[in-house]
Amino acid sequence: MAREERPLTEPRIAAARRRTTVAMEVRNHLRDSIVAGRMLPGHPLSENEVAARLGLSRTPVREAFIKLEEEGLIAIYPQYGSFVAPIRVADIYDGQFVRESLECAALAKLVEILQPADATALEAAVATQRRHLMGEPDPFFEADEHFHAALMQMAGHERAWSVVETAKRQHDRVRRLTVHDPLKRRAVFKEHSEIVDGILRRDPAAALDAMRRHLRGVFVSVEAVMQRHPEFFALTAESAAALPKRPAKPRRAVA
Amino acid sequence: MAREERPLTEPRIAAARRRTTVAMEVRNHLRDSIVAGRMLPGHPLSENEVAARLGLSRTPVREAFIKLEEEGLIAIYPQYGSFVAPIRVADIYDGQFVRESLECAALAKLVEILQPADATALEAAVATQRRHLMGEPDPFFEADEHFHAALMQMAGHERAWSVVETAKRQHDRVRRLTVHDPLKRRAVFKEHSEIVDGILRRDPAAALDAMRRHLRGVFVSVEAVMQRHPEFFALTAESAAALPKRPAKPRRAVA
DNA sequence: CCTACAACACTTGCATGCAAGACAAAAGGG
DNA sequence: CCCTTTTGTCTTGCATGCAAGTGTTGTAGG
Repeated sequence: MAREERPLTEPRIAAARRRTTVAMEVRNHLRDSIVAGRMLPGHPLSENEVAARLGLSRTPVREAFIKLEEEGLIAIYPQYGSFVAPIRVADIYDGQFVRESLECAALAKLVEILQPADATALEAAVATQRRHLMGEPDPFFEADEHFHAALMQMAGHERAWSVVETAKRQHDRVRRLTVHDPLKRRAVFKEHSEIVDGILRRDPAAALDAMRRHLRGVFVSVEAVMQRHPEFFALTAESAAALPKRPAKPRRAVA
Repeated sequence: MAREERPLTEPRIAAARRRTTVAMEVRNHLRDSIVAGRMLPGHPLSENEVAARLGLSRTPVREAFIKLEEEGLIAIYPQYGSFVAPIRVADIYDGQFVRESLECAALAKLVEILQPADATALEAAVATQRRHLMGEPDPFFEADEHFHAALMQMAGHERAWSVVETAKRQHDRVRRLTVHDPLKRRAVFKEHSEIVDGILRRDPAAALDAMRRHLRGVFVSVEAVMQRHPEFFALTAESAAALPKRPAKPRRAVA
């Protein structure tokens, strides 16, 4: 009887856990290539070509394209072609607005509800970053990312981090267009320290000020790149930028 | 010479304008059905079934499913089935956080940069809502939506509205699960009026206070529904909710 | 009666094929 | 020499078929 009511309490979901699908791998691979700057804005992409290169069918590649288009990383023109999306200036500015609004709001909340365990975790995070001030830059920026995500999670809005992630994605693209300045790390680290200081001292004004300076500091370097490489950016919505592909192999001989 | 530099100033994009694709239509159709509450959380969905019902192939339906999964409206379990997604409590709370943070930040900015033309537009928007206090509810809520979007646009962050849209989507689902209370419209209208009042008087504190009360007012009705219909909600991340489909037609005869 | 095992009917993931559309290049007319 | 027309090749959108995997059902065994 009770058996009939709940034949399997929860095991029915047993193997329903989402295993990593090929389309998802392609998506992550392409996203990494685009955000890391290995494929520049305007670069032509073809479902056929990518599928052939990866030894796959068009289907999973196509699904990855569709998802990446929603992320604003690829532009698909129906019967013409797909291209690495240009970076829209409006996305940069609005992304900054979203990020600053959310991270500052979370920070203000965190100062009020901070738990002792989280306090020690924050200090540990700062220590980790200090260890990576020298050496390879990637581990430091990974810790940077993790630090901001942790702040959001400690504020009790873990799922809001994905919103910040998409908002800052175009910023990341811009950042990767520049060469890495070793001094940058020290500046970022100093600002992070000040944020944590403000939190631990329960001083919301100081923490918020530090956070705002931090985020805007990141933003000015973005603006610098925009001036140096205007070719990668689009001002209007449906960009007028770059789809000059199709060299189109000559039909006969050029002769 | 100048011709060679820009062979076709922009016309190359001529017909590349995205025409509405079938997959997109399916997506909008299904999203409307889910958000409007015509398909309740846990309802089983099958690519085959939907495709057959709409007289289409599986491909466009599948693409719509994938997009809707990203929106958090559908849950896909790889070799088992797809279902209308349960409403995650965390999404409700975090969505509220995102919405309140962004709309309040935009409002604060708008008070400072308000243009005369926008001021008259805001008054017109309020007047429109007043006209729809009676009669069908849909036109009013459409004006409601448009009002909030206009605030974001006037603040100079038009593209940030889409972020709010996704954040509030789960709220909309919950709202549609309730019967419409005629008094609700008057309360919403009053709060909108107070927001506009605060803006026009250049009183950020008053405007922000009204906005916060407004958004939280929407939120309490959400919490009421959660208590009345707990079966549609999921507390944990990878829900334990409802995938008991598969009556599975008996192999022979039941005899 | 309860439990363990095997077949089944269904699902989604991926591969493949065809058709409509769009631009680029070459050919034809002024 | 410049402009219009035709041809060609590529693209994405959609249809279809096969394979792998899952929970359920029915049956056999204790």
